[in-house]
Amino acid sequence: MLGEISFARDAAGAGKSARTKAQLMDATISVIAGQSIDGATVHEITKIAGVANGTFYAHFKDKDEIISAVTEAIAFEIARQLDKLMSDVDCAVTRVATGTRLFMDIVCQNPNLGWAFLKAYYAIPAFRLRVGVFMRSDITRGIKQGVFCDTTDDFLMECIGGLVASAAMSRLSGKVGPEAGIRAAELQLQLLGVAPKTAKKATSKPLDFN
Amino acid sequence: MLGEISFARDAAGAGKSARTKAQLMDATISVIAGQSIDGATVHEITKIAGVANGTFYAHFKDKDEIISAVTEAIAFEIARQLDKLMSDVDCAVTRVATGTRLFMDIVCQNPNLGWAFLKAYYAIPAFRLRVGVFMRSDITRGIKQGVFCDTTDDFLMECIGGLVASAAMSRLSGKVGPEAGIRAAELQLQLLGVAPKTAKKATSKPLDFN
DNA sequence: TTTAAATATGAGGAAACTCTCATTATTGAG
DNA sequence: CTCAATAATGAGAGTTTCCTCATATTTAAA
Repeated sequence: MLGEISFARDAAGAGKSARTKAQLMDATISVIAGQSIDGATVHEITKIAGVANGTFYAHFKDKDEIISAVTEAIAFEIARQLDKLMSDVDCAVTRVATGTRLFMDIVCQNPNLGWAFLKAYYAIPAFRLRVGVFMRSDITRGIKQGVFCDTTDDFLMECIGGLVASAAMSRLSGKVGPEAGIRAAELQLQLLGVAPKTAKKATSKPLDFN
Repeated sequence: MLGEISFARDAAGAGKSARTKAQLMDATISVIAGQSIDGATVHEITKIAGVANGTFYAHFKDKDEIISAVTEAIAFEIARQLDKLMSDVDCAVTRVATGTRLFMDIVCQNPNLGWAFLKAYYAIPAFRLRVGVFMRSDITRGIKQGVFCDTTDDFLMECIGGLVASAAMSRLSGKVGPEAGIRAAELQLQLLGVAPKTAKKATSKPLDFN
């Protein structure tokens, strides 16, 4: 598992319209990854998707609409994968550690999606907010379980988000190897007030969801 | 001290050419702060600077050149202020704590410069690298003084950078108050392996460089 | 004040971009 | 297979952006 994420593949069995739409969304992710959100032009998107310029407007009202659709889909898809993979984990420390490690693995196995995620994270406040809300659920669980320090507010959430995003960027840039996931998770737990020994233990298990 | 940073004011006594150039650079910072680095158009910059479109090209070869000049100047100016304000501080723990707090104060007192810094930090790898090199000097000092854990490598540097950048962003967005500086500094020291008590003490001193 | 050098101006060319629409091609239900 | 509905095409209109250049204005030294 943790295979390639592709809208086109998901839409393989669907109607023609859905398939073309998925191609356009995959292409948009590639273009955002290679350039920037602002720099993603309709011309470039349709070129990568292999369709004519006018086709774009049969599926999306304008450029803003596809950017919204794509960023929404990225957030949803990653959240869905994490939720699915950790459905049976109750311990908040484990959830945070595993979630961060899985996130790092997912962006690493899907570089385009990973870069697009980061560009969206840095450029779109609403996207950052959405990610923060998702992270918050496990943190809240940890507070209830009494395993995290109690000053875990929005500010700490933003700081942790920034740290993990930077870690993912280092990984995607190839400046750091696979150990980055474990290290990022450890640092995060440290910020949440988890004792080093506990943090070490929570991040040391192999991640084999096969 | 910690007053407004303005190239135009610094160039007040200089020749006409230098003054116009400074106006253009200040305007560019405003536009980047309000839009994005890619979204900063020459038209917008000259409008804010109050000069004609053609005047721009008498001072800068093209748009890339002013972006480079401005980001370079921002990094230099902030580094200069921090160096100046901390010239007599030797203890690495104090330097890191004070540096982060001062940085947060500077971006807060110069919101346009602060936003431009963050946009550059997120969009320009070379800029991030430069900031990392600057941060590194105090961290290296701390390792020599034996007060930081010894796994302070490039990866940790990037993570800390991301954390502080996110903290600054929260502050600039008004989502958190003046206590953000102290909290960001504490979190940073925590990541560097400084004991909570020591960190608390290092960040508790008032910052009165008057 | 005079005047040559230094600056500033803004119209406009060239290219890139977004989006529309009349036309053509494809799809898939009956 | 037929053919109406659906989807795709790409030329081009309208805008925006970058940058140039001939001309006009300002500066400051003599």
